[in-house]
Amino acid sequence: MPELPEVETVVRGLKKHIIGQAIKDVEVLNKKSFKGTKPKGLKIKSIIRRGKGIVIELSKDKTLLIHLKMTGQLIWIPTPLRRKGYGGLRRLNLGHPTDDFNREMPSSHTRVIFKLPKGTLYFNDQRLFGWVKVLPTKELKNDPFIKKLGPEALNISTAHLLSRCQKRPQSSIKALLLDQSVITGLGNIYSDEVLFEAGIRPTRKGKTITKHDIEKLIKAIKKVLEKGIKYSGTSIVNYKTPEGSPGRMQNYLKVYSRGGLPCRRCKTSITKTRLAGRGTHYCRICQT
DNA sequence: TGCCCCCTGCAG
DNA sequence: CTGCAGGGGGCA
Repeated sequence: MPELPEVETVVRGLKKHIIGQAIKDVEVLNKKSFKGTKPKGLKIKSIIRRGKGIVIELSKDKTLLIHLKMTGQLIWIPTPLRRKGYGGLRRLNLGHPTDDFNREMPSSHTRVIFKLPKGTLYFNDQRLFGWVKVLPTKELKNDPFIKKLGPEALNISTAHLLSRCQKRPQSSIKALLLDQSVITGLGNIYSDEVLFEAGIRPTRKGKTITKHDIEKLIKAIKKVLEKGIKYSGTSIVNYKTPEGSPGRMQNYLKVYSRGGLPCRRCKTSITKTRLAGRGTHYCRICQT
């Protein structure tokens, strides 16, 4: 599910809700989803995104590393504010977008629950590909996931991307953009969108990519990812912000999931094919 | 460097 | 029923 704009949205949302709190309790509903020792009693110091990963720094030199993979969600349910009066306790957050989730959490897909003083954080993951792990902060840089990451998509240089294309002359540009060691943060949706924006066919080989192409790509990457962040990400099936709302970027996609539909630019039917093991969408006229 | 696989669920 | 789904690790 989540690519850079979705993970960035989740991180920004979590920052608003959980920073500074000490974890009261951790409940693991599925062993596969959680690795390490439960960080009970530790305080949440900072939250950052690294590629599609979420890095939460805790007290006692521990770090919580989370990957949502395809279907992961982090949903924050604030503890209902209560006050005395009218003979009982009363919820004050009526109308909050998480109200639906108040009824649904934990869901059948909830795998880990973090209980905090001000609310509860649910890690949900339908397909069980995602994970939460606790490790000593000094070992973060040696974590196999972190170790493989290349430069951030929003901060990559022309020289780096060009040299990686030249070093993999036979790879398709799409496979290169999906490879997190080449560039970190793009996934299947945004790769297709970026290539459309840059006017480059996903099937083009690395060796055919010129410096001019790279410049177009980098501009397209910034434009598309920033738009994705602006609209709080793309919700196709599972993705939700921590507040439980869907993103809105799905309304602005130009090619992804639009196979057979008219190109928004030239009206030609969008081609859907399979490339680098993933569904791939492009316009045969606008992209060369 | 491309495939299969980890899983669950949904559309066709 | 088969095929496919936003990711990425491990294997030729």
